[in-house]
Amino acid sequence: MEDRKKRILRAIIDDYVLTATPVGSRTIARKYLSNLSSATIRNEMSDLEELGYLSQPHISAGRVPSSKAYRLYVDMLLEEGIQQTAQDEELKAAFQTRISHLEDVVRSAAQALAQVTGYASFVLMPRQESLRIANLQLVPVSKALALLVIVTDGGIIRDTMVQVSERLDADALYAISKMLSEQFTGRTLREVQTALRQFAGQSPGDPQVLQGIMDLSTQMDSQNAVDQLTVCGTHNILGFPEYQEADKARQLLYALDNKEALMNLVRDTRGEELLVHIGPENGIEEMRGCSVAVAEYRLGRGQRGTIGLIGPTRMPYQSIFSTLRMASQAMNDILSN
Amino acid sequence: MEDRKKRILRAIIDDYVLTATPVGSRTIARKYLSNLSSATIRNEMSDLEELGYLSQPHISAGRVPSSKAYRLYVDMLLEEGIQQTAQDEELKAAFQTRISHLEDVVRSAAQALAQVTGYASFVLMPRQESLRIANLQLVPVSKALALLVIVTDGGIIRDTMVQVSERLDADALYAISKMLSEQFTGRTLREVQTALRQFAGQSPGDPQVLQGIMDLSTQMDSQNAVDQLTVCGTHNILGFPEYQEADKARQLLYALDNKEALMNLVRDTRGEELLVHIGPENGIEEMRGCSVAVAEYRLGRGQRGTIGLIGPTRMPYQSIFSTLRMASQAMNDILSN
DNA sequence: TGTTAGCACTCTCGACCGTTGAGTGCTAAC
DNA sequence: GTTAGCACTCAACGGTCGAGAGTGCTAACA
Repeated sequence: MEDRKKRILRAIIDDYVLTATPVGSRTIARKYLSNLSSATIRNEMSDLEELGYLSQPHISAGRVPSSKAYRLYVDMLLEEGIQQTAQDEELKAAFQTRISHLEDVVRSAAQALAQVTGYASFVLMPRQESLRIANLQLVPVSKALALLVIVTDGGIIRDTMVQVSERLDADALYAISKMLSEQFTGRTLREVQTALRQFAGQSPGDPQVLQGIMDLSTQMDSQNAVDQLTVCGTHNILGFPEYQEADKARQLLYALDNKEALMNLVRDTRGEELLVHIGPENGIEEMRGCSVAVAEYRLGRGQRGTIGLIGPTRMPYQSIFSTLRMASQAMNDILSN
Repeated sequence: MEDRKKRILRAIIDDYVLTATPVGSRTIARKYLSNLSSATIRNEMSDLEELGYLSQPHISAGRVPSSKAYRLYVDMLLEEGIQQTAQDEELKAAFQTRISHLEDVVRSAAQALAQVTGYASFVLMPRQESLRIANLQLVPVSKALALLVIVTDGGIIRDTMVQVSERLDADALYAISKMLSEQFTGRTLREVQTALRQFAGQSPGDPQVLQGIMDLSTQMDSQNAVDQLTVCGTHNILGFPEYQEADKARQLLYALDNKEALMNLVRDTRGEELLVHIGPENGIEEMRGCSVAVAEYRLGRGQRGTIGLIGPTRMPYQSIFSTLRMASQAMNDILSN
């Protein structure tokens, strides 16, 4: 495609992102490319429409960029490299957290991201399969219940209630904990599941405790995996002109509650530092009008999670990218300690 | 007020709850009180308007009940006693949870409530001050970090990261845990704060651990108290005709995010089993169009939390009440074990 | 004296215009 | 290849109008 067409397309997208209304040739001629007349731009726009980059809501309206146009635009941006725009101090400040659970750090990052950008945001915890058990301890809760706390090497903590024999007092539980820790340290949660089957045969501990661990490790990859995705700032969606109708907004909000679908979408970044699913590319029917930007963060020993933003296709991708990159880097820094 | 006026008012409210449109005299005459003519009802409605129970959006429209009317209506209902309507099996089923954290039980109750009723729901955990420590344990996480787990007598579990001296190994931490548990068992979290000051003087443990406990117990009554309130099903709001404008809905959703305000509202039930804040009574500006129904649940040893529903003033109070009471009872049953 | 039928009146709502303005496509001139 | 000009299209806005729902008032009725 000729350079001029690209420049015009870019101007159209920039303007549409700003105004959310169809862009006319005169607007482009006046505000963006004053060396060209509106007639020339009209001709080019007509071409661009034929190429599938633009469409008109009705015959005498301005043009609206298509997903294909955004895709080109985003690819252009990424090729040029992400420019570090002067970044909000606000966001940086939000990352100066006091020590706390890894989960809390990650969640508050997402919250900050949503607040600063005005879009909806999400974080996905590092994949659980790769997590290795660092420590494991039973804390007595009541006569027949204990809390099984599993610390993984990334500092991620999971816990669950397990039923224990009433005979076991605190010291006995500690002894069991110690033994289990020795047994399982360094193994992944998935390995533990299989290991436990053999282990259960020798039965040196309370069988109910073993069952509990088994339950937990099964839980951790499937059902509970849902907890691994946190979505924030969904209310921001109601502020966008494209979601003024309550019905449409509701559909989207419910779709964002469907963690499984969203998780599949944002789980991996295909090896990229940054990935954008534009419009229908995201594959979720209710989100066909939305783009999803996904960035990766790292957690020391090769564990990776993702963090990102969700907004209407009409997003200021440039600044979104730089914000996301900043966020991802800040998280890497914090979490490497 | 005469009985007939009450009956008419009740019919108006019933109809308005159903249709969300102003109710005319003819509708009432036909659908509810066919022994009276519309003219008679018109006269009564005129009186009711003068008494402040009804209002007209414009001169030739039907009537809409005022907050005062709902208040009368609700008081009448409560006086008559809450009727156990045939209750959704769905809700009951949702309460058959497997053993898990108390927090999870309570939260999933709220979720079920929101889903079954189609309104927004909330739960508030039992007040923290009254909770007594049952056990307390440090779980090593990394060289200089440990997870402090506090189990309270209601089975509520709180944890926080604390910094510990690198010298301390797992056994040492367990020893400290044991000692701290002995020291603090049976005390309330608030007492612990003051006790710790003295205790710190004798310093038999790691001072950083003590600081951690102190931090946690302070945290637990103030800042973190916000976590004690969970709100679910807020998206349902977008389905109500009174919140079709995205702007209005957004305002309300943000107001519901403001946990402090909401918490103050739902924290106590003034000794009642069931309490309703109708419209402006709730005192939150953005929620002037909403009613908040609050029910109490108990947790064994005198600890009380609340659970409730939030919806437009125009709510089917009768069924709301019976659902809420059922939920509260189900929770009492589960949590007493 | 309370209830009701009837009637004039009010007001919203939706349909049905013109008018306006933004924007287009096409043509012809530069 | 670019641009000016012109005819054309269409959404949006505003005004008018009739239908329908609902009221208040009055007078008749039981």
